[in-house]
Amino acid sequence: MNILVIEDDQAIREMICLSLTQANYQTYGCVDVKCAKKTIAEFNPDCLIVDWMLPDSSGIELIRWLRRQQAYKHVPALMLTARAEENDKITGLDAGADDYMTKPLSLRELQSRIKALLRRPSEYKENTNLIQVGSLSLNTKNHEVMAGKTLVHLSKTEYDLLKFFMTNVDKVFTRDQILSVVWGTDVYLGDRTVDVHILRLRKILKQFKLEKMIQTVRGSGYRFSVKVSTG
Amino acid sequence: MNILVIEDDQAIREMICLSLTQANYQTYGCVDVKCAKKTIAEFNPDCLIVDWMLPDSSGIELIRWLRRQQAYKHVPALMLTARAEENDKITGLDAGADDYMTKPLSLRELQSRIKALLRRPSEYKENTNLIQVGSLSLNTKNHEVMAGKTLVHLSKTEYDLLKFFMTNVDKVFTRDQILSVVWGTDVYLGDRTVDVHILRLRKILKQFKLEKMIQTVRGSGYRFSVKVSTG
DNA sequence: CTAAATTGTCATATATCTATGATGCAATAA
DNA sequence: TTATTGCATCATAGATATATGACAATTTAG
Repeated sequence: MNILVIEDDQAIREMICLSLTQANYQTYGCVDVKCAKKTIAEFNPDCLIVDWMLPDSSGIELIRWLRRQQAYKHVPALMLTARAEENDKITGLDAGADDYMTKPLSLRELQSRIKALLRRPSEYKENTNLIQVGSLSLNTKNHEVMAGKTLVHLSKTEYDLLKFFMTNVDKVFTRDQILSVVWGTDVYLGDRTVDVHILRLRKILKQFKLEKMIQTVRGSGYRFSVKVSTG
Repeated sequence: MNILVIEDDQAIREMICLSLTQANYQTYGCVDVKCAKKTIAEFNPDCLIVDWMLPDSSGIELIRWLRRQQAYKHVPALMLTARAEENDKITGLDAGADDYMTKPLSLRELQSRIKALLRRPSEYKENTNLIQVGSLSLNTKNHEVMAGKTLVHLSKTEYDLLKFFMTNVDKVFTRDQILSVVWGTDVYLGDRTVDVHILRLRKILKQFKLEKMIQTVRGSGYRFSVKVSTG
């Protein structure tokens, strides 16, 4: 999980990042709203920790902006501030923050609150149907395939074939089996067709050094796996 | 929205209930865990406020139980306690509570936190007239569309289509789906009609170099996205 | 009422995908 | 080692799907 920490005080920011890194999160740091927007677009964090007072604008403004963005409005945000006044808390929460903490911080509590935020069910999560194998992920709802953080373009057959493999990891299939599942039982195609599509998929995966995932099992067919055989 | 308050101190419980009733929630009160389980089963509350110390068991136990119930595990819960010790907060949050407040309570803050807990991403959609995707923004109140700082003129169909896309970012839709949502279920139009309107929208977006936002998913339909794919 | 804008539908042009068989290479068996 | 079999690879024609320009019908604006 990626967490973006927006806090202008370097000491506090680094402390938070360190603490979250130890808790096994990937963290990014920003000192102002401008940097935050850029980082959000680039790394698509799963959660935001936002300081109230920032050099170029306020954290509240950032959260209001976030909530208007269709692509990021579901991202949970925790507000952070030195002000303990009740009114601020209310403003922050009402602006769209999901939680609120005041400085000085308890890092253990911050961790627990982040954990609580990330486990909440969100509409976004419910609407995605991800199949993941290694660093590959395939979203059956929007047909998006990601290799790491890169969106990969696949043709329909390539997509169908990869989906078949990703839902049947570590099993060997004959060309006939692959044909009947991916192309349907009513088609009458030659074995070479499968080979060529395997080839295409391998070429695409090669860009990400993942071509070894499709393994040839001589005499039997193909297997999709994250494991790599020795020798 | 129904909120269940589990708190053995009658004065506090009634104060909370009164405050939430005034904020337009339906409230139920319970003095112990036994009563709580019964009330949850009967009224299926949308949110729980749980005191730490209860006569027959602890609030923590109730929350752990809640999280194990398939039917209720997504119900948000806020822990309440007189203990301000950090360890208690962490135990509470880690047990599955979504938020935590210490007594003495600020009722206004409680209200805001409850509101934040009950908020769903879909709510932002309803609460805002401004829909933003990347540098595009669409005002549903006055039907104004801006690309960056430029006001864009769109015909009605173009506006409807763009609005549909902007409210459904990153999903693939078939031409039929687009037709039925944008044109309505009672019209009988050809598939190519969608293509042509996509073309017109792309031409407009091209002026702002945003034409890549409308993506063709060959064999499936179209997708609107800020992301750009490889290949 | 006229001019301009909008809209749906074609026909056609382009782009993209797909299947196939030939060819040569690699792995296994004899 | 050589023979045999299976696999990878390529180029390409053919099959789809999509993009585009033009047009007529209709609506809207002036």
